Amino acid sequence: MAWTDERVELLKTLWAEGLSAAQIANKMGGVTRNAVIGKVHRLGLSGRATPAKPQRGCGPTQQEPREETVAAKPQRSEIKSVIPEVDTITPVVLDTGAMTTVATIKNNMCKWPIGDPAKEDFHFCGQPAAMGKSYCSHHARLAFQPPQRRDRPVVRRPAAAILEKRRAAS
DNA sequence: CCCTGATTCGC
DNA sequence: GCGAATCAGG
Repeated sequence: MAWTDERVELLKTLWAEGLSAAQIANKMGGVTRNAVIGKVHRLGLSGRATPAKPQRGCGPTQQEPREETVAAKPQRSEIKSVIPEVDTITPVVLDTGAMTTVATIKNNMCKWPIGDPAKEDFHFCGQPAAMGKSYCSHHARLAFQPPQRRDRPVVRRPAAAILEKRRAAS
């Protein structure tokens, strides 16, 4: 499966959301966690909820003096659960203008995340979505596991199977 | 043994 | 660029 623009987008979002590589891989489908990790690294984004990792290969003495950790944390817009849930839109006051932000998005607008959730220009797709739906028809297929291809040939609900058996017995 | 991300390396 | 294999750790 190729890394399309939107898949990369989704990957970045989920990764920023704090999901593990395996979870992302499982959610997206068609890729393994290795693929996700590899892509994450290739994209340059790596490390977030994994602090204090002296990076594998602990040599005898390694303490490079770092002088680049100056002030660099202006604000981090907390965006909770961008992917799931429709209503309960976090009333975050984040105004960037006429964009479809968390503040301006409506219930019937596509909530597919566009851009970096940690940046100011982050917004949503905004295309018309069915009432009660989170995404427009285009992104809906991406949001829901498209290649959820799992062969389940004759898996009937247990209750139904029992009833069927009973009826046959009597 | 389950899991995590990190790195390597053949493709 | 991609990702399986591998590595290093929790």
